[in-house]
Order: sequence, then structure tokens, then C-alpha cells
Amino acid sequence: MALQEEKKEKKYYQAADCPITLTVDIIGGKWKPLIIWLLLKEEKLRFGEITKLMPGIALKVLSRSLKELQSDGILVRKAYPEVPPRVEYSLSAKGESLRQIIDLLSIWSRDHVMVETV
Amino acid sequence: MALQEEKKEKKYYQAADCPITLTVDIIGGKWKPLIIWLLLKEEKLRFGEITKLMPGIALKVLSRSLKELQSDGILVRKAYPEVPPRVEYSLSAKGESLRQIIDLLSIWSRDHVMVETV
DNA sequence: CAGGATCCGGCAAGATACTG
DNA sequence: CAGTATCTTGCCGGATCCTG
Repeated sequence: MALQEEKKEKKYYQAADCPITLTVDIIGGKWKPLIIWLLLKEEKLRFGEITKLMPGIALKVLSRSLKELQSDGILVRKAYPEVPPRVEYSLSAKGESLRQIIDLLSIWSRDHVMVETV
Repeated sequence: MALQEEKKEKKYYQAADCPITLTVDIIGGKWKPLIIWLLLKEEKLRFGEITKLMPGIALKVLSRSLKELQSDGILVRKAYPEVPPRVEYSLSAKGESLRQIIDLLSIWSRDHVMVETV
């Protein structure tokens, strides 16, 4: 079996090969970072609370962002069968595991973004 | 001096308040992560080399991405006054300072994205 | 060789109205 | 209260042609 084209190094790359891209696709976008960040601080938030904390976001966008973060396993939705309805969002273990990264990002942005080269 | 409305906690947030967003805005997008990732590995790349390493990217998109990463201080462009022209891109110190974050992201994506809950 | 200029399509995001 | 449905918009990314 002649392993003809087997190189140790790939010759080219696509976005999907990049570990940064894989993560950014999940936690990136315009609002998801903020949602995760808030949930890291607040632990548990209702849908309405989030809309009040983030006045700029459109309902539809928040709704879809939450749904995607759910299906990516980052956060957990808990609905209470009450009237009026109550729904609480919190981070899953997988979501919590992002804390270390978030902390690093916070430090980096403080040191390299907010201070303009001093 | 009645510090009437002075709360310790802000009542609402915008995307710009979030440290994750600040960083993701710089290194995020479809191709920038890949560019940074490659430069972390290769140290120095010519424009044409990048297009060969990333066959999917459009010239204009690469061009603009590089320009933005420059103006954000992430990478350095060095042009040699030759014919035909030669241009080399490499990470700045600020760009290098992302390595720690990138490493964490790599680990996280390997542990939480690529293995689907085992 | 390293790009600039131009035109185009798609999807994310936004605004508003409505519902279980 | 916690969303959906619908319509519109804006920007990102893509393809092609052109140039110092």
C-alpha cells in the first residue's frame, strides 16, 4: 500500500480546521459573548431580565441566540409550568468550562484593547 | 453630595461593555482566526503563501482581513521594494500575546467540540 | 506578485405586530 | 411573560476583472 500523498503537514487549511474558529463559531457573534458573560456573573436569568439587561438586542435575535447556545450545550433552559410562564437560563457545565477562557479574554482586552498602546 | 443614582452594578449592558466581544471583534470572523492561527505556527508568510494555504478565501477578503488585523495592531506588514513585489506578514508582539488564549481555545475545542460528549 | 475596484448574493440582525 | 411570525436592512463574504 503506497501511501502516496501522505504528508505529515497538510498543504492547505479551511476555516473548519482551525480550533479558534470552532470555538468562535459557538461563542462568537454580536450578542452571544454578552449573554455568556452575563450568565457567568448572574448564574441564572429569566428571558425578560436579559432583555432588560441588554436593551439593544432584538427579541428575535435573543431568542435565536439562546436556542443556538442551548443546542451547542452551552446553556440550559428551564421552564416552569406556571401562568404567567417563567423560564430561567443558566450555564451548563460545558458553559462554565468557558470561564477560564473568558477570564483570559477579559485580561487581554483590558491590557491590549482598552489601553491604546498607552 | 447626594450620590443619588450611583449604583455599584450597571443596570444594563451593550455589546461594547463585554470583554469577550471586544476581543472577538478583533480576532473573530470567518477567516481571521485561521490567519492568526497560521501565523502563530509559521511565523512569517507571504500574501501568496496564505492564499495557497487557504484556498477557500477570496483575495479581497484576505486583503481586507490583513489590513484590519494590521490596524488593530495584531500583525505587521513588511514590503520589500523589489520587482516583482514581496510582502511578508508576521504577528506583532500584541499578536503573539494571543498565543495563550489560542492555546486555551484549542484545548477547549478539542475537549468540548470535537468529541461529541463521547 | 500583491493587491485595488466593482458588483452581487446571503444570512445575521433589527423593528414591529401578534400569541399561548 | 416568553416567546413566534413577518418584513426589511445592512454588512460580510464571494467572484471577477483590472493594475503598479
